[in-house]
Amino acid sequence: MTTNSGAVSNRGQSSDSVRQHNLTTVLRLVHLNRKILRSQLTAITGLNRSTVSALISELEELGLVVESESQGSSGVGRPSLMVAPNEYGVAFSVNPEIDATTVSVVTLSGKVIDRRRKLMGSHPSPEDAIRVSAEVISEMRKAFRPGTQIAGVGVSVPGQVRTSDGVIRYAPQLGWVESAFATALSQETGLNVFLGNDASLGCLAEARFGTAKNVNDLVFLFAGSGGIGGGVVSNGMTVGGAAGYAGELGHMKVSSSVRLDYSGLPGTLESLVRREDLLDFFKLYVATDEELAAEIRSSESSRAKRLIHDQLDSLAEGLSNLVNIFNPEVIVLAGFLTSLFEFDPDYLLSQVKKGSLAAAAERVVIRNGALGADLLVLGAAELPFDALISSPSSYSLKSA
Amino acid sequence: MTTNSGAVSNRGQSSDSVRQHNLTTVLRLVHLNRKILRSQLTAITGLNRSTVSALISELEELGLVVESESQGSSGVGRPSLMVAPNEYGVAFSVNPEIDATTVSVVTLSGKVIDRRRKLMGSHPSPEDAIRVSAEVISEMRKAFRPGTQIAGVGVSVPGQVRTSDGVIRYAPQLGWVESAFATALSQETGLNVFLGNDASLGCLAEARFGTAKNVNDLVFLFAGSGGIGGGVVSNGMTVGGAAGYAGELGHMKVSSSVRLDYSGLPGTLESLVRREDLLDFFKLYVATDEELAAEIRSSESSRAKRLIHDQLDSLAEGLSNLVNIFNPEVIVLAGFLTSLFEFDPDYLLSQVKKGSLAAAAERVVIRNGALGADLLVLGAAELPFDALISSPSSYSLKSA
DNA sequence: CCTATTTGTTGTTTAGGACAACAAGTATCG
DNA sequence: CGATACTTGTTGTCCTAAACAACAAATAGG
Repeated sequence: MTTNSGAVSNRGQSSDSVRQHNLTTVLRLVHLNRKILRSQLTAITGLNRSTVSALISELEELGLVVESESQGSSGVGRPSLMVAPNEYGVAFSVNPEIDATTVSVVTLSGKVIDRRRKLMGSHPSPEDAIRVSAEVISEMRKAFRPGTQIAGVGVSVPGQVRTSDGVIRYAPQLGWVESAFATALSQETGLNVFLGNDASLGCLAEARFGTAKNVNDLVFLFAGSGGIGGGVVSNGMTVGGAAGYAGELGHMKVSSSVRLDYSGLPGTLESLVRREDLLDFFKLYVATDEELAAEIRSSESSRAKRLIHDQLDSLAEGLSNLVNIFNPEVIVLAGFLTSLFEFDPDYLLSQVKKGSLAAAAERVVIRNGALGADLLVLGAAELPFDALISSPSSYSLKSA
Repeated sequence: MTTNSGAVSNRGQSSDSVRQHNLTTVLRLVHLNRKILRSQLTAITGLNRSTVSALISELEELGLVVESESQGSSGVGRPSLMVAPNEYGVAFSVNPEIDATTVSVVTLSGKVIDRRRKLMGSHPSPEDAIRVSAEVISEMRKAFRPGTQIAGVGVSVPGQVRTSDGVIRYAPQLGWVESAFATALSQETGLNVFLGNDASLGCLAEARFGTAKNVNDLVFLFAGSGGIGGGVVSNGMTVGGAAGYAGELGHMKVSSSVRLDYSGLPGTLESLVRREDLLDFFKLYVATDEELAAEIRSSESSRAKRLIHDQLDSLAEGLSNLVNIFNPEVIVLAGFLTSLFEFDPDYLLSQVKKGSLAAAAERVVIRNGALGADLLVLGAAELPFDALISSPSSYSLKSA
């Protein structure tokens, strides 16, 4: 009885753009599903069998997908062919951290086939990170099988990134300010370079391959040592904002506390839900998330429980706000928030519902992320893959 | 260097859907601009002159647009024809309030050509409002010029609405709970009925016809006697959430205050920024927004100024959060918030920037809404118009 | 009045998806 | 085990709708 359409693009569609759209649609489905039957492609797209056949042929000629006979029969009738991304299509994923930079190679089919972590002196500059990344990428390229095609480089940045031109505006943890990272790394490598905020990319990854697959309205909250970041998917699209800075959910003020977060704002979610507080309490120093999780899981003392519940209360206040604002289908937690949630899932959910409107919260589900250590690696690789997928026939892939 | 694409639909496109898409695109442009030159349509859509010509012919035959010679020459060359929505295309707009229900007639060209306000005993039931609305609509239809085509009815509801089937879940001000409003009113009138939250529809209206025209990332905050509602446009699309309850920005907790809002939540924006507080202070009772605005504008006493600045501070806290979350291009204020803003625009903006991340806030602009009393009327009418525009050739218009 | 410019109109071409017919391969049933 | 039903891939044809090209119409400027 009711719809809620959005203003879409003003562009008209020529027959040429239809072809592009359909190639993109098929390639995206193959990429998202890692492998998919041709019959499923026709069912999902609504296109004719013969049309899907032609589209796949074109993608095959472009070297982007491969077909194989599906093993294990699937019922009556002629078995459908299996379509999968070409394993020769890859992207680099770069993850700068405070003491190291990790470079990974991800295939279009979502496999992480190489990963090298370079330790760096404390507080490396952007230039250091760019140089090291370029070196590692160059090494890795030499090891590629001939025929490998590179879509580009995706970089996950713990800070604010202007997505239009890949400039890092401010990365508090790293102490980086105003660095034209994408341009510089692109010059060094000769590859297309794309930047994104780490939490936003984590959100993207969980929405595409993780626990929120096929979810159209999703709030993602990610807490690492550098504070709390977030990401939002609405109507199936990432909420990016005017310049790409959207999703700074950790800096949402939820209380009158004067405690400051890492960006100097008082009473925010990030200032109240703190990994450090837990580490201090458990007398842990430089613990991994797993060690902290084990400590939380085995907490018995009432003081520990109270601390954890306090943190859950603050987390719930933030999530309640986000439920009222976004009416999400799923809330996904990552980083050390997963251990908090696991400590008392029912409590968190009930507190979230208590702080939000009944209608907005009635169907919401809270889940832990499913991608673990691959979260940012897969998320960053999606940036170059997205560019490739959105114009499969004209995107210029680089050879090894 | 960087893009941020979103996962879009999985549907493929047949040549038939291309035609539909292009008809929709042209009709939407005509509707949004109220009138537009054919040459502009070709420029904006990127379609060929002859294609645009054919599309307009089809829309003209459907009775949705009219062409006329443009008066006032626009330069060298043959003058382009002016395309405008057919004035015979209309929609009803229904606005239930606590003491009255207003029904309006809006043309596809955005003119409000009739408006009738029916006073009702206090606390009318949904059934009362449905009956009265149906009666007024029936009267109005009798006065229509022959040939009038009705797209449907749009209803703005001060509460939470499940958009999928037009059920009012909870409207605190009216005291309505779980009413299948759309179905019932549709049965009474024989027209397609669409429901939306009032603030969300106000957002839609300002984004399409008001101060935020052509803005793709926008936060809208609307305060009436029943509290604070909101709406968000991201990537040019309304943020609706999983069931349509998104945008409850007034119920965002920003402080540890225990003051409750109209939905019983403590420390929320709505509980701190209150029209009633100002009315009390100025000893005004049942004042219109204009009277309150005049009082605020002429405030001289330091006590009054402090009160107003306190309200601005609270408002800024909420807006700061929204800036961090959405990185909007524009923030639009409506209802009595306009008077608060006008009292000290620079102060509000500076406080918002103080409470948010520099990058996210650097380009944000705060503006008052431009549509005044027509806000909800135009917004609600967009619901049936959207349905019509999204399938121009198959939508079943009803005659008078 | 003539030319340059822009736009609307009409007839033709073309790209690409739909459709139909047939072949290929699997499961089920007698 | 063979016949039948069913589903899918392939190939050739059809058809829709957008692009294109050529021309006519209407304006401004010299």
